[in-house]
Amino acid sequence: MTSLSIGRLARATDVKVPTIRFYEQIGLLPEPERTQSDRRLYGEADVRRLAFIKHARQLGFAVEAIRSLLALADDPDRPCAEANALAAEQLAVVETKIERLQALRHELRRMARADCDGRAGDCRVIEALGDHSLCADDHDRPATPGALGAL
Amino acid sequence: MTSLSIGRLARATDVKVPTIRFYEQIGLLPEPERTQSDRRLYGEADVRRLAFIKHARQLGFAVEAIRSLLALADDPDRPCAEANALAAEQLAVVETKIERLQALRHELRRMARADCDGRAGDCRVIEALGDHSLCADDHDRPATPGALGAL
DNA sequence: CTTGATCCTCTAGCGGCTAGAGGATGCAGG
DNA sequence: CCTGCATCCTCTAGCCGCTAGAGGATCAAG
Repeated sequence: MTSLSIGRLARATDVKVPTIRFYEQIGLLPEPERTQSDRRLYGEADVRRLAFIKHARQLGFAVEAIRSLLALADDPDRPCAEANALAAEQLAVVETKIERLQALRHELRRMARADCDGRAGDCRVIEALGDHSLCADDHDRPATPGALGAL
Repeated sequence: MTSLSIGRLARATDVKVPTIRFYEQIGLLPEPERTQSDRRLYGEADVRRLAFIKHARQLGFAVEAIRSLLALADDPDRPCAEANALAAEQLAVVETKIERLQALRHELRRMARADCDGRAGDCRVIEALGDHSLCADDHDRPATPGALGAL
């Protein structure tokens, strides 16, 4: 059975060493065995689990959601409805963000197109920022709290 | 000349009171006058400045970028090339995020479509998370650091 | 035996707020 | 004038998901 140092696990999964320790600290990864000199030792299962976590993070799942997904993955007899719900929820989050960003893109494009080259006093960009009424888009609508936040 | 309490300014601009104090603390808003009993007093210029900040934040500009934009807005004789550059940069950031989110959406849709209803052991969602090779999308490409982070 | 890479723990910082403690005012109704 | 509640003040700590650095121990190669 193979066993990996934390550095090797990091390279194997493309996750940084401090991040691995962080995941252990918050309980996403189990506490691994240790060598006599207290160094962490990982096995194949850890590689799989960390890859799972990494992939879920890339898809934008919050750590708490990943915790739930891991619990499901750990216990194959539990019903997977929860997993479907989490995926659907995450999909909705992503779709909301896309819409929102598209509105911002539209607005930024209008600003960037102006591309004035004189004094700041006449700058369209600055003017557009100062005068919201110049905006066509409703990017000031309530939106989900945090829609502007993390992915 | 009108003068507003922090609460009124908050209502006028739809920015929360603690956020206004925060903006003052980090130097986006100037320290306002105070009443005898140490309460902040704002004027029209503050309303405009805060609206500017709010709008820029809605468009996803980082605080540091807003600082630069405000400096430009404060000094109309400076050339506005910097403002154009910041807008273009922000547009690029937003476009990158949109692309990335679209890839995630694609992947999440595939996952959600599976919509299995049995045991977690057979769950497509969990399976998809565990086995990255099932992914068509290249959402694991390097990407800008922080592309997954704040808007 | 030395060098340099890797590992350990611990604490602090990032951005952009948000929440809460603990207290001082201000303002309206009775 | 008093009560009561809204608003204000400062200050500190927390959120998320890491990331960076101090200060030291250990390992593997030459």
